[in-house]
Amino acid sequence: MLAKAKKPKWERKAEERPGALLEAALDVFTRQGYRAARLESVAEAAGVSKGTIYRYFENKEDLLKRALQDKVDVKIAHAEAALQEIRGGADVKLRYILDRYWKRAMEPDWGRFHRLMFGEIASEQPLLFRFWIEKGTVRAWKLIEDIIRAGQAEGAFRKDADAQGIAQFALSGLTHQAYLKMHLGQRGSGVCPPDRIFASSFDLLITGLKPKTPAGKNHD
Amino acid sequence: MLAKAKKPKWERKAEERPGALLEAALDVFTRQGYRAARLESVAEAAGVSKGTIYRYFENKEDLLKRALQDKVDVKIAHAEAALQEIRGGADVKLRYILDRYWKRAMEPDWGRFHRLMFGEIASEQPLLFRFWIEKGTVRAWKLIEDIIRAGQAEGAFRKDADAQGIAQFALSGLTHQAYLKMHLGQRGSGVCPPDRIFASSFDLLITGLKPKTPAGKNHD
Amino acid sequence: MLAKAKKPKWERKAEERPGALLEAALDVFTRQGYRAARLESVAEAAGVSKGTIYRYFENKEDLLKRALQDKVDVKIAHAEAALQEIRGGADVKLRYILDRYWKRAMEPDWGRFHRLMFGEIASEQPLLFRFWIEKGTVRAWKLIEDIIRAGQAEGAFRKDADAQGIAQFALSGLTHQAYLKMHLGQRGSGVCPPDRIFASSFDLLITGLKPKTPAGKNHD
Amino acid sequence: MLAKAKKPKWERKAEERPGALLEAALDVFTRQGYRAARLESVAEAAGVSKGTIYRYFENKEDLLKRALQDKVDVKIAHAEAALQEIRGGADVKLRYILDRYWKRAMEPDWGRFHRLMFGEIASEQPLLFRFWIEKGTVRAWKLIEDIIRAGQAEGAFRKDADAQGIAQFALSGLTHQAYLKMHLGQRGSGVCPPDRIFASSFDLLITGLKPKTPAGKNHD
DNA sequence: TATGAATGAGCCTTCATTCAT
DNA sequence: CATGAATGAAGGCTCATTCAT
Repeated sequence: MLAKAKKPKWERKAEERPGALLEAALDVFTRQGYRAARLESVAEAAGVSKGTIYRYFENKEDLLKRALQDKVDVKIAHAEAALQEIRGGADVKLRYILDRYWKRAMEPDWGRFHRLMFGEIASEQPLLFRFWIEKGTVRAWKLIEDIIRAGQAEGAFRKDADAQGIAQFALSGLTHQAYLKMHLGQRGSGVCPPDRIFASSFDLLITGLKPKTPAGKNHD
Repeated sequence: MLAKAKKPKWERKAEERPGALLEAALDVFTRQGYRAARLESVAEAAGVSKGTIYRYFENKEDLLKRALQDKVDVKIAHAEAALQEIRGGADVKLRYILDRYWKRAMEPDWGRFHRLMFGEIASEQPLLFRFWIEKGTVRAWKLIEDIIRAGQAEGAFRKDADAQGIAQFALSGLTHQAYLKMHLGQRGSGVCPPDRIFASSFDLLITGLKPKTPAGKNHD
Repeated sequence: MLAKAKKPKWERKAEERPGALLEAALDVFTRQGYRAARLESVAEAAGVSKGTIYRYFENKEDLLKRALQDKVDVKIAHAEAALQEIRGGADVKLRYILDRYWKRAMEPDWGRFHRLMFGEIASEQPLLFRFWIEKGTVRAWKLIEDIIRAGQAEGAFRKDADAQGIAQFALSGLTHQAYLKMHLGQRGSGVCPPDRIFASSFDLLITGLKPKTPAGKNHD
Repeated sequence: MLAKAKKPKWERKAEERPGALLEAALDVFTRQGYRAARLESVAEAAGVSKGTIYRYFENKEDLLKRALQDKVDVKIAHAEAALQEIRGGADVKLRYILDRYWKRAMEPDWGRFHRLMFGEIASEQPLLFRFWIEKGTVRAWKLIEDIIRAGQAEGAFRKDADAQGIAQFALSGLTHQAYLKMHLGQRGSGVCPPDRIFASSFDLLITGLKPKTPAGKNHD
């Protein structure tokens, strides 16, 4: 008990260093691309020297994997945490969760991360890519799907809608739009501003999910 | 007769070389990524030696640019050609065009091409990327948008829908789903099969666009 | 006799081609340097294609050798021809021949030729270089030396002067000065203009060669 | 004790590397020519591997420039240092300084250095070449010129001699002769041995500079 | 343990040379 | 015989990785 508290400085350091490296690596890789990025840039960004990387990671690929793993874990944890807090009807929940996603997707680092994942990791680290999709994306789909299902159960949404397909389609629509925004900026001719994209997407979704003839209300 | 069958060390095919190289380059670049691809692989794929590339292209970057340009031109030409042939109401047109897009997007080379574009070209050749988006993607959006507008004019679609926003959202939804399919395959747990994705996406779109109280039917 | 006159065109061409190539090669090599020059440049300058060079020359080195050999032969022939035409005393002859040399050395192609010889040929083709020196330079020295000796015999130059050493030194002085002029131009600060260099060089030479106590004048 | 004598794969000599590389580069470049020299040869000569060069120099050209700059600086510094130590009349000074120059010029590395400068640098690095000429050659000319002028002021040399022109001519004569010696060796037929060249050159110079009628002595 | 000098495999590019046409 | 497309060895440069300090 006593001995445990007496952690030498360098040991703590050794624990912390990988964190800084992981962060730096992710930042550099997402900005410059995995292959294009030099390990020296990562070291510099982390404030350590090139050689130090090899104390904590086997090689460049290992650094990539661990950095992504780390990020994926964090992202998923965050998402999970924020999930069940919402109260309200299915449409309220849906708006809340999609709005949240859209806002996050508008941040620059989100776009860079996705570019890395879809561009290089998808082909060079397929297992990792799939892991990320399954732990992150698929889970998000599921979430939306569940909300839709709940809505159907409530009678707020029409029962013949394919909850799963629609959830996936809708989230993909937002994801890809966000992705394009990063590369094109707002100005591109013929490109909707973010707010309108979200508004019309959500409008389509809600309208498309509404019961055709709102049973109860029709009679009254 | 027997002796005549001598095999030349190489053949003189100045006319076909550039095209073959362009094709080989695109194939190799989309499969391996631009940076990761060695020029020697391209040469090999085209059945020539490394040096030959430099007779027709200035350098690796030039080869990339021209290969993409070429592809983009071809794609756009194809799309343009097939556009106006469709007859029928807005909903028929919409189904036809989206179905076409979806089928194309299910082909493996489409996915690889997109991965290259969104992964490396977007960051390393931004001008080329934007050109592609503007000539290809934005034009496709426009097409969908116009069909929706026509449907609104006909009374087939509700007038308060944001044609532009919905068009972009919908096409992005399909694009991104197709993209994921390439990497995940059909089997992934929790992943809808292609047909269902398309069906439910189209269903959402049509349902979401329908007039709230279909004028004629209301009276009956 | 009849048959000989009927020389087909291509046969004449074949004879002429090497001449044009030789000239082009020398021009290109002297301008760009032997190693830096591409054979394609030579071909282009000669108005033929790359492959044609190999019909007449074994390889790049052979082309260089033959082009130089050719040039050396021509230069020497020219020099020899113009040598014995001069009449007059030793000092007149000396002025004539050095003036001639200086004027030639001021022409740009002379400088380029020397740069090639002293820069690359001297180390890469030592035998050829030596041949050139012996056939050209040494012969020129000899010529000056002989004129000085003649002057000594006439009593115009002092007898204790080392005719050979002085001849070589003097010609080298002019050669090197000409060489520098090519690279520095006239403007360089602290650099004498060509005319003054020649005038003062010749002045030094003549003055330095004059008998210490000019016989006739001694008596006065 | 025995086990300790382990030979490391390489040694860490950050301080000495640049200097050693500079030296090796100059040696290799002057021997093989700049373009002909492979960077690997330079590395080998310096006892390091190819890649190490790039830690200290940007590229081949940078290495060349810095090696030359370095050499020029050293040469000029040496020359400057040894200048003003000489005492005596103008003729003594002149002999001293020319003798010194001649001896230096007889050393093999001097010749190789000049071949590089005049052969390749003059055309490929004109600015550097001009810098060298101005800092080195022109300054040396000036020195000789000043000595001649001093001699003229003292009455040791005739006043109507063109000090500048003669200084340049004389130094060029020695320079070029030294240059030829390197390539021809002593043996060449019709080529004066070094000592005689210097002796006769100096003799011509002194004799050519002496006052025509040594004023004082004439009257007595 | 951290550093960064040193290594060397790898890849783009050039160009002398060959050879199908 | 002339052409110029094709070859492939060579060399400059980069950077992941190793290792002396």
